[in-house]
Amino acid sequence: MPELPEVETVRRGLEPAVLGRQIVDITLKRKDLRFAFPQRFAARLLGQTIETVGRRAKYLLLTLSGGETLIVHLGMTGRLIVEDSRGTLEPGAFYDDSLRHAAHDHVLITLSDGARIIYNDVRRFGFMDLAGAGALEQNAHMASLGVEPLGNSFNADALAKMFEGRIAPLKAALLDQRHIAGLGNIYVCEALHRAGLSPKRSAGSIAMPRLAGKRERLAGEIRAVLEEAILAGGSTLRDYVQADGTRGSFQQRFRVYDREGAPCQSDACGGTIKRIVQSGRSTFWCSRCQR
DNA sequence: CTTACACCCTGCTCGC
DNA sequence: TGCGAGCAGGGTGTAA
Repeated sequence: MPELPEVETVRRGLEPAVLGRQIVDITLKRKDLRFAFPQRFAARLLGQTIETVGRRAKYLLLTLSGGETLIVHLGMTGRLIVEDSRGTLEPGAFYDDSLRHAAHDHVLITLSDGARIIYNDVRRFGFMDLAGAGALEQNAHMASLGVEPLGNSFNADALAKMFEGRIAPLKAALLDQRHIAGLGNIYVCEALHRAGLSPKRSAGSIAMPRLAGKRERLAGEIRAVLEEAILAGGSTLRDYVQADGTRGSFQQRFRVYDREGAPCQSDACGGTIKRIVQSGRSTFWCSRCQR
């Protein structure tokens, strides 16, 4: 799925298009995505005005005039397309258009200014939910989320606390949304490489006093790679052409992700990027400079 | 409690 | 050219 930088890019692009608009029509082309839509989903959205467009981890949160919050998760291939009088825009597109076909347009929302918001998702790993007024924290998807990596409470000390005593590989622990919420496979690989840390070492090892420096470095690199990616509009895979602002460009700055066999770019390293599988997912790393 | 793994779904790419 | 295997940025349920 789009990770934190891609979701944040979608949020920023969506905000000016939907803020203050009323939902005047909504069509569900099927009864479920990853999960079934909540009870009376369309009816509850109809007539409401969108008041804020926020983000928590990889979730988009649209607060509505009635007090409810629309929760949208894009899964692996979910995309939000804005069609208005100026044309079609897709902020934060993370795949090129080869995977976008109308057959996978699952939700159509018409706004009071005539704009249409289309939710398209080939694999349907994405989902939507509605949290009642004042009940967002209790929502099952929100309740177990860990710290926001760009927030004030994420730092080296927080890393030490959450990883102390953990035997799981550092890579797996960083991907666990209950600890840090918003990182995904790409940015974990990139942050570990920048920090010079092996994805295979135990998460707990990072909590040792002796590694305070490395821990500090990791916290800083996680923050840095996410901020750089947001500035680049996220990453758009399989698309190295478009430059119209709707496509991210951070994929051009990947140092390890999807670069198996390429030379390591770290200064004077001379290593080669390898691919291994951890918890069923690809890890790209340099065994020479990541320890 | 933790960790590991299968699974959900569709489509593209690669090797034979 | 056709076909099957393997792969894809995620989250959840289950088992050990």
